Amino acid sequence: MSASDEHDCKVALNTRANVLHGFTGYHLRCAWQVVQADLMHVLKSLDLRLATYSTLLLIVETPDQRQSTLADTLGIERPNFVAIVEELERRGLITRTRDLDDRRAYCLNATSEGLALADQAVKACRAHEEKLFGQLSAEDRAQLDRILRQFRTLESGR
Amino acid sequence: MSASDEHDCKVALNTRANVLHGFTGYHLRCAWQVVQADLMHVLKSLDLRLATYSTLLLIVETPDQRQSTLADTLGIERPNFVAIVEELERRGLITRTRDLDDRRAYCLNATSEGLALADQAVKACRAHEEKLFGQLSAEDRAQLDRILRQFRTLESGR
DNA sequence: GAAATTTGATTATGCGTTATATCCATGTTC
DNA sequence: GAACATGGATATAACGCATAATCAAATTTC
Repeated sequence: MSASDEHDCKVALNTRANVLHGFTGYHLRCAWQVVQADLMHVLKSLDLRLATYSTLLLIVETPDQRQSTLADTLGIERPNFVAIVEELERRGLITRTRDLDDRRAYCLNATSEGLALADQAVKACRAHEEKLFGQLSAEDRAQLDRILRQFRTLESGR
Repeated sequence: MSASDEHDCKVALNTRANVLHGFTGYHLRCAWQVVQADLMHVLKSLDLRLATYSTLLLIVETPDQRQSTLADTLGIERPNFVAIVEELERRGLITRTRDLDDRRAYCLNATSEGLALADQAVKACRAHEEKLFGQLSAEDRAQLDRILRQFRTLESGR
């Protein structure tokens, strides 16, 4: 899975008698839409977007990486990544230090503030997941997780 | 579920050792991204986008509706719906006839060409679903479908 | 029944996200 | 050292989606 030229579309199609309801992909989309809406709301309270959240998290978890590497991992085009990194730096959440071995490159690292915010964000997301998926039975929840993981594994080997 | 001011973001985060992998929502997103990519590819071969596809399908299934109703059902803002409808009409897939009872409104209906294309599209989508989800075991596939439906039911009652 | 209000469709416009092409500075290769 | 590759940045365009405002045709209100 990588960045591509597809664009998202918001079509919800809230009708009951529709062929789309015969498609698993449709239900997948609806589910993701629900999760996304709530997730974005949660992150907004920390002044984070999906992109800044994921970026911050990745920097926290893999320190001393350069921008290109991170952008690739995230599936974000390098030009678009610049603004994200600039924002995180401006907010004092990460630092950009020149790589001494390659003076073109930056090494990105989280500050203690960044670490703290990432921690807060992850906690908030866990609560959000609990709220959303906690309504499923424990078995269903585990099944869903397992099947989704398997699906990804199968598809990545295409 | 309705149209809101959230925007999608393309972050993929293809790393293996990441807290995000502990989130079901993350796997949901990855799965939808895979499905979406393939779906859009399939539709593109019929010169359809997700929006035009869903719109055409809805018009086929619920004839003689006015634009506003359809837009609401699809969760698309009315202004944005205009271009979609215009495209479908321009391509001869649907007709817009003035409602005699309310001369402001249009009644949208699929032409025989529209019906044929919708049919083709649905067939192509079924094949696409088969290709993607056919790799799961029949039980897993059924489970996934069931759990996703249930999730939506639970969430819609918030 | 005329004036005020609502409603279906449209236009204009702005914002956010993403992609592409180009550029600059530094590294690498030969 | 010339040619090329690479990390990062800028400029720009396309697309998706939202809001405000417009116009014409209804409906309501007095």
